[in-house]
Amino acid sequence: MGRAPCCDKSGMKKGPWTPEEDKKLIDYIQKHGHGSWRTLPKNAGLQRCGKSCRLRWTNYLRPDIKRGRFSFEEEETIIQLHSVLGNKWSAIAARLPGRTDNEIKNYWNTHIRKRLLRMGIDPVTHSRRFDLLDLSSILNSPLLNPSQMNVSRLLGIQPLVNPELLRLATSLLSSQRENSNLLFQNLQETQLCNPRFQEQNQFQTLQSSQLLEINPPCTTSTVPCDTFLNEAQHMQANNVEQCQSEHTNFNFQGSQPNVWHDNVMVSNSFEDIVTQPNYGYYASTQPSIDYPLSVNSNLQSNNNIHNQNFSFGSVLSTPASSPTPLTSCSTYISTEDEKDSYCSNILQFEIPDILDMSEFM
DNA sequence: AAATGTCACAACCGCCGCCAA
DNA sequence: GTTGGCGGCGGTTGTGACATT
Repeated sequence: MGRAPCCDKSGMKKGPWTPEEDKKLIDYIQKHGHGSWRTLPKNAGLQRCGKSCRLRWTNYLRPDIKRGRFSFEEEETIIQLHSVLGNKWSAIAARLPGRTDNEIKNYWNTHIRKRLLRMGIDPVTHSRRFDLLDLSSILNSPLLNPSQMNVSRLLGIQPLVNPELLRLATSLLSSQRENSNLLFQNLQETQLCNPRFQEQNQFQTLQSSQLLEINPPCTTSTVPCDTFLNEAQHMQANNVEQCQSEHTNFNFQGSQPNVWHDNVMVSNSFEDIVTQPNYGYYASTQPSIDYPLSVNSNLQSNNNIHNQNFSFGSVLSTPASSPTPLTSCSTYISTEDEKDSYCSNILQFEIPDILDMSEFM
């Protein structure tokens, strides 16, 4: 038995679409609508399977498709939605205007999934999985092999894996999942990426009892800065302090200044840090990232206040043809490692005032 | 500079579920 | 209840760009 194929495959062209084919498909759909995909190729003069036409249209040619890299907000939304909806890419795509399910699926598999795995987070369950941790990378960390350190590592370009921070990340993830029902309601009732939504979500998460098991950030396992603070950092100390002063939300900076120095990232030009007033946590630390952390939601909402246009798309890489200079305060990320590293850093920051962390110390 | 490896992404395939006829 | 059409999904492949050796 079995089903008949959606079309007669004989004589059907496969592979990449040519501009001419695209034009035919666009012209036809603009004039007639897609109607029946089965009959569309013939009517449009295309030697393609109807399904192929549908995929080409829905995943690439549709006029409302947003091209380019995913923004910070989009990436966070994907992670949050995935924690609630699972692999329902179409449902996730429906909440991300301009993005297709295929695009989101690809992005998940090639970026987010890998990063979660590196963090020891099961991308399926969004729960912590120590067996997923890349222990070798931790063991090879400069923290345990000071002789391997170089300036860039000292400056935080490489991740300084902090198990406690990892715990924080995964705990928050888990708590977020526990609140998934509530979150789902929020997703339906609010616009994603709405700062109000994120602040609410953050509050819900922070109410989780799981927070109680979180050690105070930057207190136990973070290597004292003086151990690593090198000459370069000393030279830049004044600038760092200036930058710090511009980021009043860095709640722990007062008590843990060394941590700040430990994780300072010097971008292409250190003056980037000084001249970039708006990126809060991102400024002067590893650039932007992402993760389904409500802590991060808070980061984002704060960040949004200053820069609504902050976009991963323009940030993750700067193509040679891009006119955008690397002038922002290290909001540019070029590698996944940097993103990981940033994650570990943001977790050291921004514990909301509503939490009296002294209770946990 | 060339060969090789890696990565990201578009596209395909096969299956399944839904729905209308 | 059956059948066919379509959309959605997970898994996979092909290919070009880029990085590394």
